[in-house]
Amino acid sequence: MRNAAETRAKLLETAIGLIWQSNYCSVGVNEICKQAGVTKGAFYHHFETKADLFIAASRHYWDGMKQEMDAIYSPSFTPLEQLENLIQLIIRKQVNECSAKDMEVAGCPFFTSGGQAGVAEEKIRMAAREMEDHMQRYSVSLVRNLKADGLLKGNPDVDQVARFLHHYVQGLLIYGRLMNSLDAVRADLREGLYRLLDLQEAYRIEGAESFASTSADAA
Amino acid sequence: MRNAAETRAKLLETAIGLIWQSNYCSVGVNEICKQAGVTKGAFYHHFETKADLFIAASRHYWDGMKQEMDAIYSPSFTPLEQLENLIQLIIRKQVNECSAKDMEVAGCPFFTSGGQAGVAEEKIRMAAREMEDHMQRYSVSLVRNLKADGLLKGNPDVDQVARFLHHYVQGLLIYGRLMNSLDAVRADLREGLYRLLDLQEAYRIEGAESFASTSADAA
DNA sequence: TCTTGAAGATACCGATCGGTATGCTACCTA
DNA sequence: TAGGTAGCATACCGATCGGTATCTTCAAGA
Repeated sequence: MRNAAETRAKLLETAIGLIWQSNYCSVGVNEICKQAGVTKGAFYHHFETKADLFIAASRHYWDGMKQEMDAIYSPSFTPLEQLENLIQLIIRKQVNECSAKDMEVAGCPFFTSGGQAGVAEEKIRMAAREMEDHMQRYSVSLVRNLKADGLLKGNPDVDQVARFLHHYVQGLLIYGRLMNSLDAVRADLREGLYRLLDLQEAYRIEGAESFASTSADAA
Repeated sequence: MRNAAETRAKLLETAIGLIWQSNYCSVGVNEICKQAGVTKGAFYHHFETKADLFIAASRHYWDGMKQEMDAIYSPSFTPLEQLENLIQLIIRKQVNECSAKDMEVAGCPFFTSGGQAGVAEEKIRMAAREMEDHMQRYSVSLVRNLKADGLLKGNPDVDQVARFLHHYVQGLLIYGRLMNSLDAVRADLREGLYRLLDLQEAYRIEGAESFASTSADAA
């Protein structure tokens, strides 16, 4: 009767790691168990099915994500700083999660797995929707704050613009993963967000030189 | 020795259809053969591996796509009409491909499969990149035309803006698939593209009422 | 007409899939 | 101290996975 919570956590985090590297259906239960150093009996003691593990893992993933989101969206930051924090977080996330693997960009594994799930895998889609809902709330908050401070042109629908941001970031990350290039993400992230927000020009930071320090293509 | 080309085409199109419904790794060779009415011997006579089928299928899919793209980007259209054609095509594609299945949005199956492919499945990623390259050329053409006619504000980098569009559309389609709602796509597609293009206000068409005729939320 | 090889059919391969049945073991409670 | 049970281990299940070996069929070229 060794620590059950620890076993469970190990399974969740291993699953998250493996799914980051590929996707839901490519990752087998056996592989998860093996890498987590847990037997199959233990696995099915903690989770009824593979799909249930996925749901639990996505929630576990969100728990960690939520802390980071709360931090970058802290009211102690100005809306503009919050936006900047978001940009940095997106990049940083990729660096952290992909370290030591031969990939540079991963994207959100649960969102993309959910987006690709077939009609038969309703559970998977629902878990992804759950995460989507959470993210959307934070995006709305950001956009609302930016708007309230008069940083956005016109009179935008905050919910819609928040969705814009999310759609764009997901698409960009998939592209970055496809190209296996974090620089590709860096090159387009900031400007794309600015445009979708329709941020007042005065508040825009030019280019991506600030963190694309390794690339020497600053002709 | 019945028609080899026909058998091959049947396999390709069946594969495309099945992958649309789910994704690369969920679709088995057996399932493809069964639904195509072709035996496994025939399958492996035409394709060396499952991955090779995927590559061939993605090219076959592009062949059809290319025709539609050529049509909507015909020089007989003004740049603004080309943009409008693109918007309509994206919506129309979903309607066509998803008909009779209990899903409303599919997204590009090859792009998303490639974006989710693990490091081990290099072939899959490459096929998706190939498609990405094709699409990008068309997007660049659109943006260049819009810019040349002075429809875009500022002095945008056409290649970058073309990427913006593609990232956004892919993200939006995955979202639409997740929510299983074509209306969700309709609601955000136009405005998002406008913003990313930074299209002059005078040339924007308001809202999505033009084709979201079924939804009666026009308060 | 006879040969050759493309096209396809059938049966099978080992490996792996998600999942289960049945134990054992350690701890907690009565 | 005697169950009882949470936590886990082992062995196994049928199904399916991608892929192969071998056979037949049939049409075109010499």
